[in-house]
Amino acid sequence: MPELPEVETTIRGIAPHVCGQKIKRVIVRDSRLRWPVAKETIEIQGRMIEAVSRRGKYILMQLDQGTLIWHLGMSGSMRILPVGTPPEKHEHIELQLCSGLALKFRDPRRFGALLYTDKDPLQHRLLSQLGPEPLSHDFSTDYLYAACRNKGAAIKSVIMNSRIVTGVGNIYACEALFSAGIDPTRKAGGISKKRLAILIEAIRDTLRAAIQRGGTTLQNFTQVDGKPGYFRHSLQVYGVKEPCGVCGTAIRQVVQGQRSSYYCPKCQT
DNA sequence: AAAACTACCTGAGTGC
DNA sequence: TGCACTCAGGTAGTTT
Repeated sequence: MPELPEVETTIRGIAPHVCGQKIKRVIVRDSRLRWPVAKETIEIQGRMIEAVSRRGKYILMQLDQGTLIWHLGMSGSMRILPVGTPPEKHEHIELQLCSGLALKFRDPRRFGALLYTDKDPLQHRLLSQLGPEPLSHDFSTDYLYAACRNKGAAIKSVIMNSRIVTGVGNIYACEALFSAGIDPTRKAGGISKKRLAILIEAIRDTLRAAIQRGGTTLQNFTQVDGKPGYFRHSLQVYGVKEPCGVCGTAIRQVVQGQRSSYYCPKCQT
């Protein structure tokens, strides 16, 4: 589920409730996430949550001492509910705050993660290799053009490569390539600088629009208040069974790198 | 070095 | 109803 817009939606939702709050109690109902939740990770009772931010798809929760690093994996979501609200199925972690509210982490597939570091979280080995943020100026035409040079890989796998640009997952890669009119299977190395500039703007526009609508809910994702993300209704190719809304050609589904790509064979070349 | 593939999980949906 | 099967938003780690 969660790509950059869903993670951004999540941090915007939790930040007002957790920033400035002291952690009263930590409950780990199931520590078997992508990596086992370490004991030191949950020994944070009494600490203050000072800030919540995002790097790629990682959520950084800065404490008065140390940082929690969360990842939502494929099926993770967070909610804010009163302490005492009965846990839902797959609700593995709960941070009870002094305000009487609790941050609840639910993740049916358990591909998510919760880590702790007392060093600079951006230097953590999981984050240090990440490419630029797609909404930042560092993700420029010159940068992407250089990254694509001499690459035989398909453009879709390039923009989904977190070392090249972080936060773009399967849905938004498909959607941005549709908006840019680029065939997802096209070799990255052969695409002109001009078209890459269009692709960068398409990625930014797609991500911004999705953030505005609270992300995309296919199955599990919810905003912090429990509502789904509404960008699903704006999807133009991902999972779309109907003909292309622009030209009427049937949307094609192909498998690239074990992932489904959806595209319009007429609009995308 | 880069590309291809595996593994980690649960649940929804499909076809018989 | 139920069983067997496929597929799903991510990504680290291994193999080719």
